[in-house]
Amino acid sequence: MAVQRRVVGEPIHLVEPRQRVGRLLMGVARELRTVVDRQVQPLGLTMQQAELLVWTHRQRGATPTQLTALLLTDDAGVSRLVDRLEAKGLITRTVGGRDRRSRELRVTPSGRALVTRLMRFAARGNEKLLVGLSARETAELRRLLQRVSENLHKMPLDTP
Amino acid sequence: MAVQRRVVGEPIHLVEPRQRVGRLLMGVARELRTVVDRQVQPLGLTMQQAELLVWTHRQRGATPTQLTALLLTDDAGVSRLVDRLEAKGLITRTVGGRDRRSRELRVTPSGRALVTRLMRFAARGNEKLLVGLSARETAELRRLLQRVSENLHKMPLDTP
DNA sequence: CGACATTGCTTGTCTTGACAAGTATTCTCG
DNA sequence: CGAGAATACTTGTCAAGACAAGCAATGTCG
Repeated sequence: MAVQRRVVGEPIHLVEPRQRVGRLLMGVARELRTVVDRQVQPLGLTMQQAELLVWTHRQRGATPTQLTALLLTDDAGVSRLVDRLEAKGLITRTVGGRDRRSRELRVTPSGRALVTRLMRFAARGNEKLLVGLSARETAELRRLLQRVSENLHKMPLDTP
Repeated sequence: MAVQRRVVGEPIHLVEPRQRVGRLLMGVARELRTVVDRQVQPLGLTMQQAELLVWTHRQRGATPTQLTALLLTDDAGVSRLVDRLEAKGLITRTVGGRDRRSRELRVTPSGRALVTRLMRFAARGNEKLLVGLSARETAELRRLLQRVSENLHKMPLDTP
């Protein structure tokens, strides 16, 4: 995850052609995270931090629990993500009004400045990801990925 | 990565239906790693460790550099992976015969016992991942993922 | 009401990615 | 041959993902 300095390019080795699908999937996801991390790095963010920031902006006063599902991580992960964004002064974390166990997250003014840039960037990035794929193919990719996801949820825990 | 105890189930929230493809991809990959980690955990391994072990077995005397491409991480990552497997007594690391900068990895007898189980498991796992997908769909998924991977490599580093 | 379970969040640990920087070898060329 | 480049690893740092354990606030029921 890092995302520190480094000039720019080369790593991210191409995914081997004959790989098993699972491995291919892992590889592409890793490449995606690396690319996104590099792109938001000049803003001082990581992919996950950017994601949390944008979601918090969209859903003002959201609680960590609500964001957990969106961020594809667990509550502990969100807790520490929030730590970092709070430390950077991009969001605030206050005790929930109704339920004092919960926390309400809000984007600060300086956070809001980043959100605008991020949203534009996200749209463009998603497009570039799908260059050369027709609408039908994009839909198909989504469907197949969802199917794999469902299969994963059904995987019995049999260890040989 | 973790893979410690924990009974079994529930987490791994289903991927939201209307997500952007990139997010969906990240989610499925994460779910996949988690499931595999859980399955090999009783063997005292993680997905990455299992992968390194199997590759080392297939390519006796392989060097970390050769495995780097296969493992979808960088040389530093492989170095530490090897550390762990060596500490567990599953592989050995010796100075390369021809090039003394390199290291030659070999599976130990106790490592070999695990490899057998892992290979059987891997085959079955890959199948289960693709339940409900025809051969055509699997090929299509592979093709689409490869296309996305190519697009990622072409992504210019434009930060808004 | 009050014991007990549940929920929301935090913190600690381990493993992994990505990157930087450093060491030991080997390679390349003038 | 020998200086400098390139290669193969190692080690250090930060961010994250998964899990366990713990605390405080809230809910549930008898």
